[in-house]
Amino acid sequence: MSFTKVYRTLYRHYGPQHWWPGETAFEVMAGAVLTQNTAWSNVEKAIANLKRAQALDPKVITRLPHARLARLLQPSGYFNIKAKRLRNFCAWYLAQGGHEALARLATPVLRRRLLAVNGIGPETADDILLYAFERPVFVIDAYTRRLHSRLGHVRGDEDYETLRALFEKGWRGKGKIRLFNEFHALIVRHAKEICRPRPRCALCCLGEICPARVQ
DNA sequence: ACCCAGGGTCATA
DNA sequence: TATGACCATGGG
Repeated sequence: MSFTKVYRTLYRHYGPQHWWPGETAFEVMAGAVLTQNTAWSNVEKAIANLKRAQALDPKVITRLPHARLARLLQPSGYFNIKAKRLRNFCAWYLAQGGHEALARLATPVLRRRLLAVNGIGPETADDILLYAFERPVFVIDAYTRRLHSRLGHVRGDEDYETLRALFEKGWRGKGKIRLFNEFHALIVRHAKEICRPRPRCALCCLGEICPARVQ
């Protein structure tokens, strides 16, 4: 079973997912921090709070008192930690010269700098690289591990960089960006509906669109 | 009442 | 390198 076939099967079933939800690149980045180990529905409430307070902006966020920012982020959970992380990120973002300056950096450089920010780990960095800076990086999350370990492609406990290298290998051309974008979104969509911690399908985690059944 | 969610950091061995 | 504790809300 190839990654391509999993992708095609998911795409045929669910169609394009139009990720990342968010109107601006900065909203995507903020969402990537806020969604750490958190349901997206909760993140949406926090983002709505930021918008209502005219605070979905790096300069505004860095100036906001901690207690005020934490209150706006409250529905997304971990609000004290996330207030610090979001402010760390915003301070870094401004110090680096903003989006235009960052967009000129080569992907490996940009990735290293993102990872140097306290509160930005590998998955959050890759969300930002792929969905805000449109770089060809494959996001490895718990869903990706779960789906592909159930399909027998990996064990699931490999370290992050090992899996990222494995998933990024073998694709060619500029289509990688769109492919990685859609693939990750489809994996999340499929996980929410079918590939749960307790799978609903008796055959495999892909349920009715199980590739093993399709072939 | 319990489980889960689009992780990451820090202390400890 | 590799565990474990911790962070906290809201929906099923």
